[in-house]
Amino acid sequence: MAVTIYDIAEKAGVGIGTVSRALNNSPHISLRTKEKVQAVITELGYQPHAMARGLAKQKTYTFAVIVPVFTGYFFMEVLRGVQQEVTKAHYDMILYSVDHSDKTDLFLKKVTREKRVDGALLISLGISDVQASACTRLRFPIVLVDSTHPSLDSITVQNRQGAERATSHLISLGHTKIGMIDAQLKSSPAQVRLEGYRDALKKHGLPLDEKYLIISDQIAGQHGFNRESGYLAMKQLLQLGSERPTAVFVSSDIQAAGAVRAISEEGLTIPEDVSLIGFDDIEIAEYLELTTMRQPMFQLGQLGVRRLLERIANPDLERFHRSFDTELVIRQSCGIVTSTN
Amino acid sequence: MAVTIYDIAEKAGVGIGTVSRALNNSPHISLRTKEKVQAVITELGYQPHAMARGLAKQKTYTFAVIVPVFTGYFFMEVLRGVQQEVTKAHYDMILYSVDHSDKTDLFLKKVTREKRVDGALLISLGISDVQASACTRLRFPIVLVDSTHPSLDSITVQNRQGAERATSHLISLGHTKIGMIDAQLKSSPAQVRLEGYRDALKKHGLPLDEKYLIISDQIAGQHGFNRESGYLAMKQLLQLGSERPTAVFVSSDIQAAGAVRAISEEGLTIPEDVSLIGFDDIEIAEYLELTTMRQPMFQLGQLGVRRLLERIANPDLERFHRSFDTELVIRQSCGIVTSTN
DNA sequence: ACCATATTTGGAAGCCCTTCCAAAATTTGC
DNA sequence: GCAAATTTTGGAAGGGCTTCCAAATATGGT
Repeated sequence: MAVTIYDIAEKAGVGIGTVSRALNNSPHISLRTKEKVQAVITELGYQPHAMARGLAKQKTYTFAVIVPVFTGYFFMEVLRGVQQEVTKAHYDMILYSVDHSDKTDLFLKKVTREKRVDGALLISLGISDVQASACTRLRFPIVLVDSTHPSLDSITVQNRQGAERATSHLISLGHTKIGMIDAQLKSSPAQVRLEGYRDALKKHGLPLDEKYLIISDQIAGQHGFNRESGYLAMKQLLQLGSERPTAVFVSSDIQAAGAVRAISEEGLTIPEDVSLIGFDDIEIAEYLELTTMRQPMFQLGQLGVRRLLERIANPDLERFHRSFDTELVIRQSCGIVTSTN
Repeated sequence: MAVTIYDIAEKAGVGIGTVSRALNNSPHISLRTKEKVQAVITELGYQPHAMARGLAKQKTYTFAVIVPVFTGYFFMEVLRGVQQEVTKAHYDMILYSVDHSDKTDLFLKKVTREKRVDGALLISLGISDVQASACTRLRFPIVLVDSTHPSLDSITVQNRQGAERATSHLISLGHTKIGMIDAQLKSSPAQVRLEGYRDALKKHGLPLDEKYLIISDQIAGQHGFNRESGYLAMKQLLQLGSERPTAVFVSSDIQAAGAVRAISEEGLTIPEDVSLIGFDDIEIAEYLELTTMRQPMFQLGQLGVRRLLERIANPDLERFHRSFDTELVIRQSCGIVTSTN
């Protein structure tokens, strides 16, 4: 058996309550005994039993981070931000990865009842109204990152405005035949970015040509935010021949990576034949010389944790919503339309 | 208060022991009562309290995964493999990230005493002899991935052989002035890859020229496996002017990415002016057309978890060591030396 | 020196489960 | 139909901690 609070109490010649007080640096203990107890604690290499403490305190100093199967730089960056704050706050994080977005609710149901965690951070995953209200009813602290729900805290990116600016950027370079490659609309960022694309076209009096809008196929519940689907979508766009768009706004850099490949396979060049603008600014965007809209991924994770900790500390906080600006990062993938076009 | 086992017992008209038996599908319960109890459980939406269960059972169905601050595709891939198996096994994973490799022992010390987890997976992190023997003494299940210790289970990659093959590949293309960019030697893969490099030179009767061997600077406790350090190292190599190596083996793709930049900044081209071979086969290697040694990252994670679960189930297992082969992935970054060279 | 306050202390009760033992219910054998 | 063997059941004890209350000790005022 490992060393317990009773061993410490006995060896230090105090009661177990006193040991507990020394441990939790309670104000109701004299400095002298506290130091005496702490000496014994280090001597025996004692460490409180996390489960016992969690049970007694009804608090686990742990929270759940629920992410879609994390493939991709985006989640990695968000998680880095999460990690940094988690460590700072001396919390632990349990990582759950959801292989199909429909299962999000199941995970949440488990997590909210099991009392293994003090709260949850939901990343890029939607939540049903039923679960959302269950969370508020149970006063279970939860923060959405890169996703929203009217009745919950959320931290997002200005997807609509970002998409609008991306598209407008292409327009400002003289493009009029502007395509969009989007992911499945059941993904909220995909949905909202499409709106931004529409906004921009409308604002500049350009028609929305349905054949220029390609929705990536869903692969393995992943909403199409992947290279393969971007590749396929771009192939489709290029089949339009001379009718093809001169510029394309792609809803994620990873899809744009696939698009780049499709374009070069057709013997075309970027940006001469087709301009490309992405979204995210992931690592490979730099290699691809891809112009893109940068999302503050690290900060999303960071702020998510901070907010969650605040809400854990005080569950009665006002609803909170923060939306980060995106930033246009100009590289080499967008060209100006010359009169010869 | 949430619904407990007592609520279930009362509503089902049975004792608490019976509810527990229904929950853990014990053989000592009749089918009839079991179903009756389960009906009540679903009706009330009961979920066992994880902490209480953990305390009573002395088993948490959770383990720790300890990684260096995970920046980079390598860890992401390993983690994906880990996740997949963890989910399959209905375990939870707590992710700890160590910002400085010296702190590994601290984390382990905490984790082994706290009883929050049933075991730990250590990824790309070394362990001291003291901690290693503490783990065996406490019979704490632990598996090392991408790192080794004589007295613990480990899963690695044949770094030495891989590095030897990478270097030999360059030699077979006719190169004789072959440099190496390595990370800090306190990182075991870095150390071992250097040995492989030496093996290859020796085998082919080539001299080891110290000026061709650059050890990346350590940045933020990260052993130099990053782009910046690769960039700097390559700059240094290129300053040798006409004396510069015609080919370089870089100990990781991410460093190679930095090296690529350094080379192009000098107005040189790959592979005409300098050939490059990396290690890992991370995502951007494809974009860089980088020839490299592929590591089975996903499988490392997968097998790590499997082994850990086996050891948790049976702590008396024989020591285990598995080393994966690397695979040469040939792309465009290595050229043949022509007679004009 | 003595009482009133304030501080510190010990340990019982409780957090929610599992496990074990003894008791109750059921089945089996004849 | 009855005793013996077997299966099923209830619930006390225990896992390691925190918290609370009452008791003990210390402090201060006069």
